[in-house]
Amino acid sequence: MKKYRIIFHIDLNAFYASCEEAEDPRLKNHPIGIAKNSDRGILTTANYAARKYGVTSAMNVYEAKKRCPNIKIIPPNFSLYEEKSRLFFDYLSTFTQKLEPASIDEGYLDLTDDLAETHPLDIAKTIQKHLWEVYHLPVSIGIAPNRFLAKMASDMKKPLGITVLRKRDVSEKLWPLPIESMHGIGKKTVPDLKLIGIQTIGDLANYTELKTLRRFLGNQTESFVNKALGFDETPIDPTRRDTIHSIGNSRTYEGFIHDYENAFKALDDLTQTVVHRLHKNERAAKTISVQVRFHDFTQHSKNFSLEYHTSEYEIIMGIVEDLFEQLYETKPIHLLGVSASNLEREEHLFKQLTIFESNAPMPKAERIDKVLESINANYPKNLLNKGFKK
DNA sequence: TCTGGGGTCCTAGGACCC
DNA sequence: TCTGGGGTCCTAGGACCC
Repeated sequence: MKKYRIIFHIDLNAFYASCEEAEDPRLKNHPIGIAKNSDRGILTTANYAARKYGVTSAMNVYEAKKRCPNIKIIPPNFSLYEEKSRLFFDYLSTFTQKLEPASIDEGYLDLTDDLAETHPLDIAKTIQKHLWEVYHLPVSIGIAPNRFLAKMASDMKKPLGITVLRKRDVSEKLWPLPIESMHGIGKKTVPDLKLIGIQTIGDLANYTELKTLRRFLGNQTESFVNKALGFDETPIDPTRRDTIHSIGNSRTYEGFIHDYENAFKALDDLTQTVVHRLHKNERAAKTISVQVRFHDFTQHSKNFSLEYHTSEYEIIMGIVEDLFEQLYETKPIHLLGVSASNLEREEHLFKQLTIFESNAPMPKAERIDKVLESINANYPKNLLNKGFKK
């Protein structure tokens, strides 16, 4: 007989707002929203006192204030949230090593081999009680035989809910849910699915025209249908989030940027932040990309891959400037972004660059020369044949 | 409701190599 | 002379999540 896995999905409710409440309990009964700017932009989170008024996360501040005039807007305190998040995961790791952080405020646990004689529901109660009493953090917990069902289950009762979703509950508890509540189906795909008569997760599970579905869901069609049917074999992988794939920095400019010079200054700021964070994470990048959004919301990006990994500001800024020149149009700019990807640990970088001559690290100036040389060697090759001129 | 900023993953075409 | 098929990397864009 096949043994069912026991997967928990644990979600910190209204996390940023809950952190603020934990620090200052007086906030608990007062509606609060977390937003960088107190009169524009969007809320990253609202506490439950604010949600009573119809305020939600991702709502813009103006609308939130309209619905809830006495809402208090608090600027985010990321180091506080990171600290609380660390406590959360440290505590969870005392139950199993099969713990996969999914983001700053949620994680999956595979407790199949760690339960002994204890009932899963009792473990969930213990976890929820401890996090609430010791750290003042409310969590919702989903318990299921796989990660998709656990994720959907933790969403069913908030805040401070515990929901068990077994295979045999799927048709009754999962299938009636609207298709937009399915994890992985977003607002672009929903209209497509509704067009072919799929309104609920059950409709997707029982849809037989896989060819039609493939037009909208591509290679992920089978995976989505299986999930809707309640099947998901994806393992809980503690190392999934260990490797960083990209480090970026972007900003929207409320008053818009109107000329090249100011855009250049802004890009320089963004690039310095990216370089700083590359250094902090001891990473070097091979690919640099620049993203521009104009006032009409048209958006373009360009990227360039080096022959060697680098984290040198001079090189990265040089590439950023080249890429931006190709993207620049005489239209007001609403957003600029710089991102570094194709990352490698810095220690590997030294190995690569010193492999030719000696084991001693190459002096900085020489390293820069080396990489610039490689740009000159492959810049025209990649870009000239697309009609670009350096 | 006119829309942050951090990311991940996917797709599709093209270059290039074997 | 014309032409297969697989694999990998690069590039631009897009969908989605928190």
